[in-house]
Amino acid sequence: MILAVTEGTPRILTIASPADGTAYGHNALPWGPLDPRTDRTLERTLRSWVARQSRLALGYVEQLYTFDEGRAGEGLRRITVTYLALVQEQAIPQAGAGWRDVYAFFPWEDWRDGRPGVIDDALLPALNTWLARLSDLQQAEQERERVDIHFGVNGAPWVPERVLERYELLYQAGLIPEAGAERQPAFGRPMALNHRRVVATALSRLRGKIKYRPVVFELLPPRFTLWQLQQVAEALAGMSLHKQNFRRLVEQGGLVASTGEFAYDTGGRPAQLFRFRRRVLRERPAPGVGLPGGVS
Amino acid sequence: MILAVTEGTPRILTIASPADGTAYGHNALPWGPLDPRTDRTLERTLRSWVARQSRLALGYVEQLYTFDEGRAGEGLRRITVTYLALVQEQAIPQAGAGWRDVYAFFPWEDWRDGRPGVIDDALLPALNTWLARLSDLQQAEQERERVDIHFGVNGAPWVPERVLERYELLYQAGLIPEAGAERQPAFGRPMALNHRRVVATALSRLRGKIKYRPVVFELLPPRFTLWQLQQVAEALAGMSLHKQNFRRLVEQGGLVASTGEFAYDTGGRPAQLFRFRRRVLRERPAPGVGLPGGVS
DNA sequence: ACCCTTTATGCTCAACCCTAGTATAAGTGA
DNA sequence: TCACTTATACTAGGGTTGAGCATAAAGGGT
Repeated sequence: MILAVTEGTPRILTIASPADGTAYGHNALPWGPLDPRTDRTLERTLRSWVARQSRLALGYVEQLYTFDEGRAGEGLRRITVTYLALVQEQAIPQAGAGWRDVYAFFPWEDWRDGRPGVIDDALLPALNTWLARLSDLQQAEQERERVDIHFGVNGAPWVPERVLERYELLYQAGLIPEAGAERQPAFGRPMALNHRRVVATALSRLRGKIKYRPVVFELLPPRFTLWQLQQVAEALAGMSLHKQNFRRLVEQGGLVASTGEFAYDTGGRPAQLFRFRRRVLRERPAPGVGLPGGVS
Repeated sequence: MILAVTEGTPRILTIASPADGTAYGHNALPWGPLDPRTDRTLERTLRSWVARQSRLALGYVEQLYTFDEGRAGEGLRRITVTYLALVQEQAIPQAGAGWRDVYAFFPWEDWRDGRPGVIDDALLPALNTWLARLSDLQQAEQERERVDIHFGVNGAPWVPERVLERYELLYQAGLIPEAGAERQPAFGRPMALNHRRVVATALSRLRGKIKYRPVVFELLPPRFTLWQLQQVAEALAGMSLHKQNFRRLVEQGGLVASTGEFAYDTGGRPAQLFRFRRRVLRERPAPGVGLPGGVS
């Protein structure tokens, strides 16, 4: 999965999916078979494969999860290894390929404008119906607890990084079109195969990682304003942050250094341009951008 | 990799390694080929495989990293998918199998009795020699920075969870017997193939996860004293913690609840027996055991 | 020139949390 | 009984965070 954040919108690179048995026209993540003749490591193979397909040079790359796709002939299995790459958005010449808003696939994950309405209007009612239909009462109680924990019900807080847990819950509840459910906007745009699950995994990882690793900077140009930085952080975290405090955390945390230059196209007072202070890596144990309590 | 913590010692299950081309008699992690006839998911296959081999019923299981082992015939590759499982130690009937102290493989990672001597006596001198021999000066500077950051040199703090980064650095510097280096006690006991790298990956993950997920409890019996809990946390983190503060964090964090029972075999005042408060999962966003600043 | 709007940035106060202790409780064995 | 060990309670001080107020510096309209 290749992710970029442009003007506050997190976008992933998708390709047109061929018929995959379940539906037609779903978005798909770029993928392909491994060519055993190429490089020695999986990651190198990935990089050269992407370079050939899309002319994108991947910077940050991280392995996500490996799936077993089942038997593939005599004593063999087909395995899918998934990766996350962070880039800066860039035109893709390939037909059918394009950048799509991540939150189109997960409408309930974007809390930047407050709690999304779909949660109370569609997801929770549907989950409750599912719970009510479970015949095994003990299992129903366990599943109710999962719903509470992951969807922040009954006093539980909403935890942004539980993206995958929420997706799996919806999947198990039979609410996800990829699992055969009827397609409804509230449950997000479907993707080919298990690709939406891969995106959920990536988002979970990223939301966790952002707090202790300076990954956001991979998504920004070398020089940026603090507001740009904050917008990227907010886009990934899916929540709004207190501007002055964000600034303080990032500046006092030594994550950025001023370049002395200014951006005048802000619409108000010009903003200083900053750069990532690479040295922070050796100064602080877990240099991430703070994600303090959200703000509506 | 199967991990248990017994009386403050973190131990992994190892089996005797057959000749693997590099050496004989190295420890190996339990592993085996996937049988395509078995279960649908990798994790299930893993569980049933372990159950058959060692009669251990795995509780917590987490996928780690997937390695590409290279070509395996016409258009195929051999892939290794690695897992971490947490259990409670238990006798293993199998010949050649046994539990081994993790820190025998990574002597530099155990800071519970203060900074390990091997770091200054052996690792840093060897790393410096390696740096001095690099001909590309710019690369040498970069590598020096990596050493600083990961080994806590020149004002950088020691960050426990960078286990993998440290191992890779030592590996690249040619100091690891698995890479052909001469075997020296300071660089830890070697393992078969790339198994030590797998252990390093697991330890990194675990040290990171312990702070925001209540994974420690998987390694403890249902009832435990706070001191037992602290010892497990210290064993994984590789550092000593302030007893009173640890107690406060864990108790006030709602991670445990008293059972009303006491353990009288402490050697002093009897200790209350606690149990894990599962409900904390829905109360707090990131319920891990706090790892405040270390204590010598 | 002046005012209004917009965004950037500086600063402060109070609540909270963690660190590093001291102090006390309740067992054991000599 | 005392000396010792471990468990547990409590606290003063420093640092961090949350939330908001205040000021700076641009553009546009009059």
